[in-house]
Amino acid sequence: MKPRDTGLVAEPSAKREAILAAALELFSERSFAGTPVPHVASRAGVGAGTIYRYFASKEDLANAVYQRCQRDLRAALVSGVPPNLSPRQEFRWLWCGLWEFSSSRPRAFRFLETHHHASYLDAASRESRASVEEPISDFARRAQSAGAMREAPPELLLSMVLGAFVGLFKAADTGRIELSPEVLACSEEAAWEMVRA
Amino acid sequence: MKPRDTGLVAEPSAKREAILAAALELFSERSFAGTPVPHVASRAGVGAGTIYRYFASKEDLANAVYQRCQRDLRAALVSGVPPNLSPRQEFRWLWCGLWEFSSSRPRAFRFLETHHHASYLDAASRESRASVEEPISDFARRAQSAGAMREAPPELLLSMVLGAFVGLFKAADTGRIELSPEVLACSEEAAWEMVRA
Amino acid sequence: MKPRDTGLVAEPSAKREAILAAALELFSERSFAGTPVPHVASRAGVGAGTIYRYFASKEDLANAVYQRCQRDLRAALVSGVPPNLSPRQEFRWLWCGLWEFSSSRPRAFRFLETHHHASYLDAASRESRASVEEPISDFARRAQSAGAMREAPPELLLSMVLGAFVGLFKAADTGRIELSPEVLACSEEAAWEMVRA
Amino acid sequence: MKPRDTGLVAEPSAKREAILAAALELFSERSFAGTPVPHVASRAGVGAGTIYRYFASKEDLANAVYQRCQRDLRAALVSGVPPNLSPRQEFRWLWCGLWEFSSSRPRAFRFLETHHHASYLDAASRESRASVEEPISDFARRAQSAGAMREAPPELLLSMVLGAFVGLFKAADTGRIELSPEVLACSEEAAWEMVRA
DNA sequence: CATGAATGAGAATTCATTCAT
DNA sequence: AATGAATGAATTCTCATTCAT
Repeated sequence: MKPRDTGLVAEPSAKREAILAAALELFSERSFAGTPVPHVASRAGVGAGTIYRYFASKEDLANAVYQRCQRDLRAALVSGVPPNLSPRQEFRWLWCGLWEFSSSRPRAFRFLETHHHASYLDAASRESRASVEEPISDFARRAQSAGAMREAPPELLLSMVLGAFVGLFKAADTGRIELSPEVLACSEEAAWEMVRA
Repeated sequence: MKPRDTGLVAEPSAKREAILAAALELFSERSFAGTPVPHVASRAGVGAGTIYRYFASKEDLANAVYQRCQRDLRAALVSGVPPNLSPRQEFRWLWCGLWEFSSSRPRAFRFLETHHHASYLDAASRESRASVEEPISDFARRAQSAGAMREAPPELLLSMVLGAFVGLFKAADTGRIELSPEVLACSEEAAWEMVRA
Repeated sequence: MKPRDTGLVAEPSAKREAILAAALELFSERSFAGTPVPHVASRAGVGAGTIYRYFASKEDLANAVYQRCQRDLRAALVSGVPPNLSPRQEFRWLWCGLWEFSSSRPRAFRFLETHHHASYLDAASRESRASVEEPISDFARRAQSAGAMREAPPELLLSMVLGAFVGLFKAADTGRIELSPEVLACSEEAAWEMVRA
Repeated sequence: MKPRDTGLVAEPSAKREAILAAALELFSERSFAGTPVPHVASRAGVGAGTIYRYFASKEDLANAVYQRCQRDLRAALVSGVPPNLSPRQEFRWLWCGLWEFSSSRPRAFRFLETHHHASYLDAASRESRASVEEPISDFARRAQSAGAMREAPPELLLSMVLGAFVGLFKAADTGRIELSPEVLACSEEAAWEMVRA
């Protein structure tokens, strides 16, 4: 089609992006094993064979989707975080980051949530996950040593906070509650109460 | 033709039970679509065709597993609840019920957690889910009108509490935290802080 | 059930008869390969295993059905034929025999009609078929040498006459024509016109 | 992407044709239920999965075969029929049409003959059958009102004539008679005698 | 590069037959 | 003798992947 690439930056292949987007959509809705590759292809508007020009296998595609989602989630959580926040403020920043990411990209959030234990995840995917958890763990340790967070294993507090957020997201995702600024404020406050000293 | 029934209650077919157990194990580990029926059969120690003597289809089997797990979870939460508990005590009862169920039957808990949105769930399965959520919602309404629980949509509080528990469970399930009486007490206390008035 | 057989004649096993009847019914309606053996069993009101006490295999059962039908058809055509009939009268006798048999036992007639070329028919079945065709061929030869039948290969005339009857039967079987004494008389007359000298 | 279309008409997929031909062959020999799809595939020289690119199911394939055969039979009977034929001539034309079709495509004729009552035939197949019977019925009515055909329900006469032809065909098909111009002439003459006034 | 027809291994399901009771 | 639960081979159909165009 395009005879030569005149752009200055390596254009990240619109087709590749379309495939990733289609895969995210379908994997998050119908699960990995429940989604045929040709289905992904037609949703992406490409030929079935084209997928294999960009990804070595279906599993490879799923790993790429996973890593992409984790990367974006990490960006939503840590990019642009203002300096010198108090633990309380940092907590709010975190919660709002989750809120924004899961609101603007619900499929990505659901995909991450449902595929953490997928058997096909490779080392790079596990690393991408760690790169999201790391800054959160850092925060927990800092907050705790600053005496702002309850005395308890930080992993415990973290898993409960994140779990609470996931519970909130799923309730919203299935229409049981409405996401509004009030709900955001209220949930954030409640979550903080759970962990504060 | 069994010559005489030696039990008091009609014995619920050991083979059917084995199939349900094997299906729970595999579905919770490898997902529904990712588990071939013959795998379930061999894990259950029966022939592949035998599964279809007890369940009309793979989906039917999954629904049976789901309903069985929900039934047991409900029993763990509501059976034997002492009368005249305070909201605080009732909350603890609930949390301990979740703890006990998810500790003693981690696969059942994981299966429920990961298959709530499965497309193959039928009306009976959705009902079985409602029968678990109902008593919990009842509690939330009572606690709130008794002024013991924070002013907020009960659905919101509930989803966060249950989410927090799921987060805890998953952290334990993947070995990130150790389940001990201290963790139980601490987590229960933290969860209550999240919702109390 | 019945503690002892007090009858004088070897009672031809009611179960065997029920199985043969059920098999005839189903094979004639849904074809041999399209009929599961357990379906035959339940239609016959016996256990699936019971069939194998009377017949070595599904194919064996089909052969038994076939031979039984041929035997009955032969009886309908040749038993009690009055002596010293003219060719014209003998032809009428034949036609009426077909009429009676196919009216009273339409399934048997249809089964024979549709399973003549079945691959599972064994030698005995082929013999049973010959024992039906033989007396008809005999008639044809006699009628022809008596100058009553058209000069043509007897096989040709016979196949057309029988074919005409089958066509008539199928039209009645599918409700396209009504079987009445008039239709019997008319069709017999027409068929005779086809072959008479 | 075929670079250029060398034929005048869109070539009707050689593979689809091969599948139809193989299915006709096997269904007519071993029955529908008695023929595994992979047999059809290997007879057609294609992979098993390929069949499902062209036909939605085995039943769909059988319907396509049926409709194709009916279409061809209809063409053999009604295309190019000269104008202003007498009933006698028209009858001969019909008989010769049957003769030609069944001689040149014996499997198609046998398939139609044996699958008329198949449970899987859909509306289109039933329509295709009607489109063959219609012109024949038309002829019968015309011939009868012209006083050339015996007074009797036209359905009756028709079913007997076609039945006679089928009888003839089957006798030839199983080698009991030889198809020769003499047999054609003789049988046509005999069949006419059956129905003429 | 892109395609989508083709494939065959593998999935769900059925069924002829066996066998413990 | 009779049963029907159990089985696994066979059947229909799907789908990840390839490859000729």
